[in-house]
Amino acid sequence: MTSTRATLIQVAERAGVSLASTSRALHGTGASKAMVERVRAAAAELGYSADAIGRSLRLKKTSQIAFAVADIGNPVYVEIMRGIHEVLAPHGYRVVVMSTGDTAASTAELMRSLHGGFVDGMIVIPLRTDDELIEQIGQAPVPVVVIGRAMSDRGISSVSTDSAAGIGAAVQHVVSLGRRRIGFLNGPLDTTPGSSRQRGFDEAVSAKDFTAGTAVEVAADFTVAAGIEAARKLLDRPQRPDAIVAANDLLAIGAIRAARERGLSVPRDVAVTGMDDTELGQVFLPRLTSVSLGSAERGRAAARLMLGLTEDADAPAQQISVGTELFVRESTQDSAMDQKGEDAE
Amino acid sequence: MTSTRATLIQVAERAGVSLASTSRALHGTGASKAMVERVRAAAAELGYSADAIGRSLRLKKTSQIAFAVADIGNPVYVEIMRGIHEVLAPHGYRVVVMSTGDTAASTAELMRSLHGGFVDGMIVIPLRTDDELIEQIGQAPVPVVVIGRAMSDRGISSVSTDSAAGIGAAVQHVVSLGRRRIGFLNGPLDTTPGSSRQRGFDEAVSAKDFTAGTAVEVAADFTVAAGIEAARKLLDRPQRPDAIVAANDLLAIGAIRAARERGLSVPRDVAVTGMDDTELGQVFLPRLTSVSLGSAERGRAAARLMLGLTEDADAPAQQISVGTELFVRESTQDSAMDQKGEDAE
DNA sequence: GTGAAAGCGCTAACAC
DNA sequence: GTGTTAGCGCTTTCAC
Repeated sequence: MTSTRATLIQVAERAGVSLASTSRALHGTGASKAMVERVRAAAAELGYSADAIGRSLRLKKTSQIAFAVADIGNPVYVEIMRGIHEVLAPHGYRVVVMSTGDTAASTAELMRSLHGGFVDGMIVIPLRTDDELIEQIGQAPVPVVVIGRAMSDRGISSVSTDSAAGIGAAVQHVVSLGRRRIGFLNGPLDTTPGSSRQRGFDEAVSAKDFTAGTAVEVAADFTVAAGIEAARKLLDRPQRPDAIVAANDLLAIGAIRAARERGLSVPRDVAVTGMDDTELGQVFLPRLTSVSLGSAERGRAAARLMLGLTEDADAPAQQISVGTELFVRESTQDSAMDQKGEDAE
Repeated sequence: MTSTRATLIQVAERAGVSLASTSRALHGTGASKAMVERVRAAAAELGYSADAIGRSLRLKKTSQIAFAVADIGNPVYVEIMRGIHEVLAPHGYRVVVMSTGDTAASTAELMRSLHGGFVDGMIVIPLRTDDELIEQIGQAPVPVVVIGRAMSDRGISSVSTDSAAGIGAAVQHVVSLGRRRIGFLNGPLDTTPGSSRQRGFDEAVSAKDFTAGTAVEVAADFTVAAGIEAARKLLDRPQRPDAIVAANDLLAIGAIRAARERGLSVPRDVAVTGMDDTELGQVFLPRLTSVSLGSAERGRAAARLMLGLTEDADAPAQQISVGTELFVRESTQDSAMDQKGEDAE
């Protein structure tokens, strides 16, 4: 297993030229054709491959970008990572996966670890945020792009999406179907997604022309299990909702399960909408009506921002907003073929 | 954003001691108590954090392990990565995510990139394997652990699972339920999982006491979409299967969808089993009967093997086999909560 | 117990 | 166009 790797010096000796010429011939510029030939041959014979560490030390560039989330198992994060990878890999960047933990404090701790200099930048999705974390991000020794909340006013580049408007679109959709008692199934309010989605619901139902009844239930977590539990409470209310707008697809699936437990048909008795438009929701039975927040696109956008920052770390903070889109499927509309709603942005 | 990071030399100057003492005081051994105090104080004042690259160059150790799969979006791979992360992170290792691509050649190409020396080892799940790839793995400049096929006979440490036996268990299960026409819905036969699962099916149905009818259909891919398509063919045969054993959960879900299209009830008309026991299957409606291949555990096992190899790269190749387990759920066995033609379609 | 100095592998001035 | 050399930040002999 252990074949010792050849070094540039060895290639130089083999080719019978200087170290500098060897380096130039392989990576740099300004070497003669003959020189390049000669060095390439020697390198090939030795199976030479440039040492990434030596290179990094010299160039002060690791060619690595960290991607940090609370839980890499979450399908939305995986989708975002795919987008990031897609953009970064062709530019020669490797992606290092890290965990923020659940809290703002543990995320701040992770930011501090950036001082180790093992990556050229970090794309982070903080589940919870506080002032200390924002400060920490602002002082980070490498460029940081935040996915989630708009932060350019704090001098931090960010990719956001209008999930509040997305919830609004979902509410409007079920109302347009004639539903009169709208239940909102949210996740923890002290999280970034939880708070903005709550705001979206509150705004939607306080619109002048909104006349339906409402009910709100907050799940302990953005998971199916927590969704089932909270949805039960929602469905057991005296005024049973005839539509449930869930804050993400997992909660929505929990709601569908809870409805089934009670012998309710989805969508006939209860229409259910999700958010994130995960593959899970797309293949679910019934197919889930869901508000896409452009997960992969958010990842790509964050990666592009990062590429810009690696070239000029002191460029002004930018902010990209990715549009939302409602996909109407079977969970709200009987025998719905996939059909697009209007863009929420 | 750009606060220049302090270097060890600066800490040394600040503390008024030598570079060597500073290094020893912070990481090494053999420094006096007073020295440690003094250096720590200086380091704290400067907000010093050791540079990972400089350290790596000197120690010839990156503290990084690569995890390479064909498609990071696959839920099984995500689950495995979770297991890997869980074991490696506490040991100070970072996980670098890489893509093998679909073919043996592209995977071999990735193995070659290890000569760059940016990781201390690689855990890889090759979708397809050939001799050149195995050779390449054997000659890798860093320890490699393969998840998928047993390879210790080739001198390569590996984590495997008996998916063939798992398919056998699934077949036996549906037969024990009284099913008489067993359809096998497999993925591409030239892949590692495809071939071993096929073998499992062939063995199961050639047992002496196996008397049911069989049918086999191979999907273009291990995805829901491909599963739907192949399952349609299976269900449209003159002798329609009353049970479908699928090679993974995604294919199984495709089979359930195809059954619904035809107005068939699952499990009444067709029982369906999956493999991998993904969360997707667990929350599906109906909940999916599935053979667990211990995804997270395979990840953990691979990570533990890797930890051993980083300590002694020339240790003999080991092989760990992770057990399979059949979880019986609604897709094969009617339960309190089943469908009475009350689904959204 | 502490300091001086070498060197991990590489690139980029700088001289010729 | 090519060679010589310094040095990125760190650890670790080796003297004292």
